Amino acid sequence: MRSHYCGQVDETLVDQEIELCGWVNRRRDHGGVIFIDLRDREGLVQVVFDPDKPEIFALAERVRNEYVLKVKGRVRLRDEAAFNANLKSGKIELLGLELEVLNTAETPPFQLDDVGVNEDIRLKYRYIDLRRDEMQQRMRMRSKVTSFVRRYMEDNGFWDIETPMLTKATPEGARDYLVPSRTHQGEFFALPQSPQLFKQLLMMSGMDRYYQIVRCFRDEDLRADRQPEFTQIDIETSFLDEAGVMEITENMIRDLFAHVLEVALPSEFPRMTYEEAMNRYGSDKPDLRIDMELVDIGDLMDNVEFKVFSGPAKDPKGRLVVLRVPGGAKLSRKEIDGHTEYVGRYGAKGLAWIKVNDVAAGREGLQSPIVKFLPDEVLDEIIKRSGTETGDLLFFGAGDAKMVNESMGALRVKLGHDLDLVSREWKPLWVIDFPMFEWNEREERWDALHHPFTAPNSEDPAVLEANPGESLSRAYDMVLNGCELGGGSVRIHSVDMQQKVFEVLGISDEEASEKFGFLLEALKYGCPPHAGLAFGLDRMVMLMTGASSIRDVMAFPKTQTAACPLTSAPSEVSAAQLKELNIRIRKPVADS
RNA sequence: GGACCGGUAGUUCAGCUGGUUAGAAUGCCGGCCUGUCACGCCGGAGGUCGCGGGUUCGAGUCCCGUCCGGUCCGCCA
Repeated sequence: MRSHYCGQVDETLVDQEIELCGWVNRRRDHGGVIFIDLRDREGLVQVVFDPDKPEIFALAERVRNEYVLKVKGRVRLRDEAAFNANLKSGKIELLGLELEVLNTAETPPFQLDDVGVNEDIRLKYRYIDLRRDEMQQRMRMRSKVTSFVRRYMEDNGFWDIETPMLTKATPEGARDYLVPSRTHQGEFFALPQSPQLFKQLLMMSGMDRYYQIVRCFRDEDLRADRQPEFTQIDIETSFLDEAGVMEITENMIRDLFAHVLEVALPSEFPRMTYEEAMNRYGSDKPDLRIDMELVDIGDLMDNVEFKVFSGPAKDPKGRLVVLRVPGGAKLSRKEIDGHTEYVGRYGAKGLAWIKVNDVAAGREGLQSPIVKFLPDEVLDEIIKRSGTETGDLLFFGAGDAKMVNESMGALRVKLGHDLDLVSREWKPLWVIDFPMFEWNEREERWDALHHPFTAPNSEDPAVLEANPGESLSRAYDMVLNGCELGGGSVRIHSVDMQQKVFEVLGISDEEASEKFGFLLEALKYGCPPHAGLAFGLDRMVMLMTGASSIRDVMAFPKTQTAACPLTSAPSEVSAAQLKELNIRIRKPVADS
């Protein structure tokens, strides 16, 4: 047991002799004195070596950055006035009496105080990168979060039960990571995309309240907030409905933020339907810190010649919205072009705009390539409806509703950040009343919006079948500052309903029984009504630490091509290993 | 699968319309300095300009390809 951490060295220890272990953060020598800043995960302490002990002094002189030391010394309070007023390493120092070099170190590949180091180098030398105070604090935060969650769950009667990592491939949903089976040649396990079905089975097993902090795997392309393996706080309960699950999990998040961040979240998270979220924010995870909304103006375009607007306005699948940008009239033409290009990524063909230089001057006060197409009364109504003031900029989104929502929703968030219109607060909400299904244009079939085990609003399978597109599900997402913290649902607990959902999704009886037969079977043997939720731990910690990438809250993340520069994984395996699995690697075939 | 940004000393970057010996800061090494903490001062070492090809009298710079890192779209039930 070490006697002290550097960060614990304080005034209560003055005149005592203590022992410290740590890394050399920096060695300085001035005149006849050597100063070594010793660093550990708790903090930093300056150790002073005077020349009156020549052997120790000589040893201290050879010490370099990142050497690992054990130091015995006497704690001293420094006389600030006599030395330097701005003592970065604190008012306490250690007079070094004994010094042992536990290990030497080569010059590190990057300076630990340099914040702008490229990520591939940080990842290759992750063990050094993680020594940086910033990374230590993030890992500390992550540990505090999981520790709090476990305590909360246990206090509320939840049991931590593990589920398999080697499990069955499920072709629906994300691409699976596959693991070949040696004992069943030609067959494969999949790593779980989530423990969804196992936790439902646990409810059928009478485990009632289950939780797990569990790794999940999805072989899809990476993003700043997406890694191929990530961690979920997975929760499932029997006999609770959506209200029950939402209450327990909302309380947990509120307590967590109060406890770990000393942040008071609202006493009740607002609830918003999916439809309202899409209409007002163009997103099912709206960032409520940004005070801008999409305003429908399609109904104003009946007699307008401008086809770009009138077309989508008349199309039942179309949408026409205006987005008011407070103070946006100061944007340059170049900046507007940049935003046009931005919405182009989402399929928008253009981005009409009006600069409002003087709202009282009517048409004369507007600057825009499109006002000539719009009659006075339409312009007036647009300005009135959007609450536009002098100095604002109006952006218009027109076209297919899905595209308008995605592009204008994304533009809203981008403008919020670009123009510093994001308030400094925490804005959680629940999004509810999701559609049960979403039409997949390309494959001409229904997809489950949440997952195929989510219960629909109606208890009657016939209602679901009659109108899949109108059916709502009993799913709920918790959203914080535009980030989906977690999502869940009441699950289907009737065989008939589960079979009907598979049917709507175009999964044949044969296929359903092959893939999910064990679930359908289990539903027959006394399945309680159950519901649950899963939080994305990494994203949660990312929000709580203010990190800009999920990688910064994981100790050993992957790069964007899903590789690990530290271990060089993935890598080829030996012929013997392949032979044992009866797997042969085909030579890559050139694309024709 | 696609769009965009980047790759130049250990690190972070500069390097203009192509033109002598590719620079700075920091780190590293050596010396000096009696209390420093981004210490200071003096000196030194350190570069296949990601890789391959092309254009050119001449390429870090232009063109093509490729690899790597990143952001995003598609994808992520």
